[in-house]
Amino acid sequence: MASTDKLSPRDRLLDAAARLSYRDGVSVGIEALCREAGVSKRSMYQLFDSKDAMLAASLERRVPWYDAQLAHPDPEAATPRERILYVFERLERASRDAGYHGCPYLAVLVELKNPEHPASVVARTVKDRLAATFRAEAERGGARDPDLLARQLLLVFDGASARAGAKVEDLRDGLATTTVTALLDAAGMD
Amino acid sequence: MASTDKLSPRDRLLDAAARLSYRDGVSVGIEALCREAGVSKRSMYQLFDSKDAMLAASLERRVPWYDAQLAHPDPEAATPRERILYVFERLERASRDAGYHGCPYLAVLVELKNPEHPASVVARTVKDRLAATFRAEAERGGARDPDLLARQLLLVFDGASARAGAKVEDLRDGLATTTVTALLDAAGMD
DNA sequence: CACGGTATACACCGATCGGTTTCCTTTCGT
DNA sequence: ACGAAAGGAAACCGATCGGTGTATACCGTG
Repeated sequence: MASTDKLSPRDRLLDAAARLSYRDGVSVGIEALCREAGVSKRSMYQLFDSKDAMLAASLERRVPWYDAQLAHPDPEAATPRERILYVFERLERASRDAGYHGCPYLAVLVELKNPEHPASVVARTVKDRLAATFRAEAERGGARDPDLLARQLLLVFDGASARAGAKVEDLRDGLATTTVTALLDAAGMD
Repeated sequence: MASTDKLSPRDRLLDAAARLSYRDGVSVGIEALCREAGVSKRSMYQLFDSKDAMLAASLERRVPWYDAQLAHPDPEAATPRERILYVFERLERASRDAGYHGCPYLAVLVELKNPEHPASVVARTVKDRLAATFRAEAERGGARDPDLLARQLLLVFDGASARAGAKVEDLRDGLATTTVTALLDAAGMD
């Protein structure tokens, strides 16, 4: 059973929603979520307006952790190229985990075909922020077309995470970093 | 209403399943599928063992059309590089359609987190065959590492289709072909 | 005409969906 | 110690899920 101590019902619900919707998909039922969180359905509907709202909130809550996951541990000492490559090294590393099912934000965007869904909006902002980060690094690294390079990197990032999550591809040999290196070189980055 | 003439109930069901599961996701109900196909639920369960089996069959049925969609119109006259690029030109072209929601096979793999699901198996074989095609072209084109290049191309293919389908990226300016060109060049292809 | 196969319509099954409500216990401020 | 308020368990709502059972209509073939 999940730890039900020391966290508020709200946080337990958000954690359960993040975990179960990632493992089973966004179509997971409220009943299962509440059971997992150890919170009554009644309480959850006092904390959130709807299942959709809770799902969006659970995605939003993970953003800082997600960002930290992809951020280079020593940003000052690293070059832009190293900071970009670090993102893909983390992706490759995460994909080795047995419970890895791809980037949760991309998965939500694919599962909820509706881009207007509150959870889709959150997911898209996460993707847009990663693109902005890549673009800034590309600029600092002297890429010929920073915006183009950033968009290319996201193609690889989402392609790799989707394929690894679906168990169609295995990133353990460094496929993502190898591909990114080729693109960085082609873009004229330091 | 969908055309209910001239096609067998089986074909009407498979078409409806392909269309609705692509538009609304694999969680679309049987009731809706049968209504769209103009076939009774009873008949459907005489033609297919389960919803999962019908979904897998509907995916399989589209394979020849899907392959033809990505095949260069004049394979003899085209170079390996042209045949590869043609795939991504078609992808960019398809993504302009209002009803485009990404590659249906990748979507199924992401939505059905279970790789053992019959529909997932079909989807994976489609992906594997595309990888084999890329690999063959890469070999013919003199790429240094044909297998690596093929896997890189699929990263871009699936990343582009997922992002375009989720309306997070716009391929109209040729982002996919540009990226692929960079990878082909880096791989030393003719 | 009678036949067998195939189709339909439709009720029905238990389970679950998102969401609400009722009842009762626990907790807390005074 | 008392009363209000909050929270939990569970019944309940109508709808839908995947899947069946049943009875009836249509069909080409004998």
